[in-house]
Amino acid sequence: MIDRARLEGHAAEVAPSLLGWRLVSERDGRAVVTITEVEAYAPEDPASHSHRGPTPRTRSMFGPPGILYVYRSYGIHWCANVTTGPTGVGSAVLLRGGVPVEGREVMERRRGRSDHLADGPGKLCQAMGIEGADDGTDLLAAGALRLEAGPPPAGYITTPRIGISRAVDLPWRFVADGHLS
DNA sequence: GAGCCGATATTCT
DNA sequence: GAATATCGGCTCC
Repeated sequence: MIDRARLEGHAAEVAPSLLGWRLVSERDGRAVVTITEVEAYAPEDPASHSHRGPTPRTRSMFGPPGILYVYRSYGIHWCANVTTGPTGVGSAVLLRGGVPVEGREVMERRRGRSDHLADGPGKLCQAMGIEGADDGTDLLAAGALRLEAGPPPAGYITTPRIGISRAVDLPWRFVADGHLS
């Protein structure tokens, strides 16, 4: 069991420390990915869903650290975040990408293809079987979706975030060496 | 390989 | 009514 305090802090500080951790999904078969790409979203950040306060969609973003926040992107894809703020503070890290380490067949079946299994936020959710019903899950508790600490990558690069139009210059995207797509 | 486009839930103006 | 923390399929070099 991970010490929840390891996930509590400013999203931009916690985000890079999540690189190398593993996300485990045990539903229709076991699938595990190593996290290789993340982005930070903080309450004072105009690009964050939490910036204007909680809404029905974003309420889990204001929970304690280690909670899964899942939202629908462009009305089509699911995207998964891990909360990092103390309860009441809307702060989270978007899981943008990972590499399969276990259960590759399970991921291929969910994705309907054998390449690009989890190299994007929507793809990662589909490969892991994460959807709206999983919003609010405690990733540090025993369950079908869990987060496990792993060794940090040899290095990582820092870049501006992808696909946003506000606060575009904040260097809050972190990609493990060798995984910049 | 680069670029356009459609799908469409939630929120904001 | 418009924008968005995306993706995959299509076109046209």
